[in-house]
Amino acid sequence: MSAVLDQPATTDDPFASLNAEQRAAVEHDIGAAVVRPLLVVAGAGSGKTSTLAHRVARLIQAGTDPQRILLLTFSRRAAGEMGQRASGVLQRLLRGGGGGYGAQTQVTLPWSGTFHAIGARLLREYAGRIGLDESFTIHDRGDSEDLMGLVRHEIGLTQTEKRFPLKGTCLSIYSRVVNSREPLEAVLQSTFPWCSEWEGQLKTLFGAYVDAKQEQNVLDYDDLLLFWSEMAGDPELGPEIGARFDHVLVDEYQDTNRLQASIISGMKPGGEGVMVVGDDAQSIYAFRGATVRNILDFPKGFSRPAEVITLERNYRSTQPILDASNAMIAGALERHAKTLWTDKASSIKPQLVLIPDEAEQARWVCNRILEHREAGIALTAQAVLFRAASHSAALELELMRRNIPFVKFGGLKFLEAAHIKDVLATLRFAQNPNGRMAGFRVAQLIPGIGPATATRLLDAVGEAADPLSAIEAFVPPAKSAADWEAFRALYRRLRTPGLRWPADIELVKAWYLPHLERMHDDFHVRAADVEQLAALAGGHATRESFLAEITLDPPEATSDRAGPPLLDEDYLILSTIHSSKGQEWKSVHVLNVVDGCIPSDMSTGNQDDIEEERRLLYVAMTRAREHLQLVVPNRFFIKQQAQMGDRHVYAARTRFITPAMLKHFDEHTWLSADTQQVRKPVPETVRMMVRDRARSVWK
DNA sequence: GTATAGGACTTTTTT
DNA sequence: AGTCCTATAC
Repeated sequence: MSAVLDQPATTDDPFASLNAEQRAAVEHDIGAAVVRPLLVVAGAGSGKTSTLAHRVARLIQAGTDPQRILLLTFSRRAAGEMGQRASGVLQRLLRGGGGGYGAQTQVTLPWSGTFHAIGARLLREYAGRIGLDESFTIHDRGDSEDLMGLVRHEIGLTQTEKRFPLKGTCLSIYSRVVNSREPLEAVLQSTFPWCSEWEGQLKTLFGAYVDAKQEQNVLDYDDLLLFWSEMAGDPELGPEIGARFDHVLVDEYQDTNRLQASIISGMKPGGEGVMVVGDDAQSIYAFRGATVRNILDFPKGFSRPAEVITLERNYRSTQPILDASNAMIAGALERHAKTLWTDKASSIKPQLVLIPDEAEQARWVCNRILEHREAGIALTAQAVLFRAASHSAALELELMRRNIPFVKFGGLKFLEAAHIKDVLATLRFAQNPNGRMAGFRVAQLIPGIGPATATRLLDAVGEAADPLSAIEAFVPPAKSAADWEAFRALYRRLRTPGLRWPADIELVKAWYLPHLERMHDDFHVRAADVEQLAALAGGHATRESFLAEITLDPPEATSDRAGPPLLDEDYLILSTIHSSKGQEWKSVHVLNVVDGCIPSDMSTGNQDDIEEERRLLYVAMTRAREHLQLVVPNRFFIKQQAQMGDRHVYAARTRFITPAMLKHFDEHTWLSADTQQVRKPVPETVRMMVRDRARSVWK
């Protein structure tokens, strides 16, 4: 929610609240015969979302059909918000008598969504013309990894003298090559140097992986962009698709990769009607191929020259918070220079709090959050941000102990749970019998059927002209006969034409729950998740759209108390910094602001990685409106090596906050009463032995 | 062929 | 703490 709309409107003209730069962006080439490409460099909190929403409203007011606006956002949440806010602007216009676009005020933008979601839609629509079977299913990250693992095994890369990279690593490399459009060799050298020796084998593997996807009529995330890009680059299809849209608006452009840029330029080689918005200082997705070069090079990317507008006025944070953030990001090597300013003065500096360890950090943060709430800041106006999802573990325990409700964004995903994958795989197998990963998983749910029998089944399905009859004809091992029969009956019904979604999911549930009970002790917890999935299913029109949308747009919040009634409650937000993008809170805590967490130990390999970590901290700091607390635990625990037990590391304040910047912070140290009295310094080795002994009692 | 037990190894962020 | 892989018993 940007402050632009919070300002009291002096008139009913919603555009009156815009500042000069925002207005220039909104009015850019309105009424001109050709709309030139436009880059809006929008600093953190500069009213970027609001500007885009006003632009959309202005375009519609000026007569553009909403159907002819393509709005590419980073998440569906962002897409929904944009539509809503554009509607709000239009309603105010109507009240103010500034109509002229008809009586319609509720705008729905049918073509707004993520690159991946829009890609999936277009590919489904154009499938016939690009040699694709329109019933394709989409692999999520897990499916893609599993397929990569399977292919890796099939071509004999498991049995190598030295260990071949794991399937997840292979997929990362593959994905990086596709998204960055760089040769494999370059990607290996820059990002995966320890895999360089396998270049030849990786090439073979990736070739086989692509073949496997095509045989099975499945697409992975990268294909959605890659195929779209291919279409956009085709001399006939590219212009045809481009001509469907008068305006192409892209949000968070700093986090797009070269493949995505090629989609835009393929559809609009001259850049007509292309408007992108972003902030190079907030680019934090290089690990998946995003490049700051997209935004830095945008002005020269089209045959027509682009206009550039910079938004530097910040409506979100107080001046002390901006001072600290500006000072921190000023250390960055390459950036589009800009300095945010605001007229929100405040005497409250950001806090830099030194704390003995993570447990104390959790307590201090809880105390502080409750203090804030006492002072009238609702929990939903407060957030705790961290670099990695696991960093909030100690805090979550403390929050539960104190009955402070919270919702966590990022990290563990619903879709990664085995039982959810089972149900989705069953539905996917019904949707696309050639999808082997789904079939492979489902078949092995049946007792007595393992990898070998499952492979035999899928081979039979793959070779048969009619997959359904191959399944009917399949003879399983004798001991599996009864369970197989039950599955066959289910499959038959799922393939029956005229079955009305979401009836499918009820059928699958009835078949699956007994298996779930057989396989897992914590049946009830898992069954509840399945119920939740079933509830989600009701919100979608068809099986196909449900499957596509759940993989492209999985539920992102996880919480023990998650559920529908949440909306009325007051709850705290916990989020990875990545998932906090585009949001803001009155008070923000950032955990583990130490070297090793920010920058992450994993990302200190080269200068580019470190620079990205700096921007990550910048994103975290600029989420705050009034109160910003950076917490620096003196040591934190690493729970990894089983042999050594948990080990702790003494950590120093992050390198991004240099001594010269300390003047922008209120620095203080906190020791709880407990710490001072109870915690005597004990040599670490002794503590570890005690823990080991305690453990050995149960061995 | 399938199910299970034990050993080696791992690192994060997400469409 | 969890995944991946191999070895072994049914």
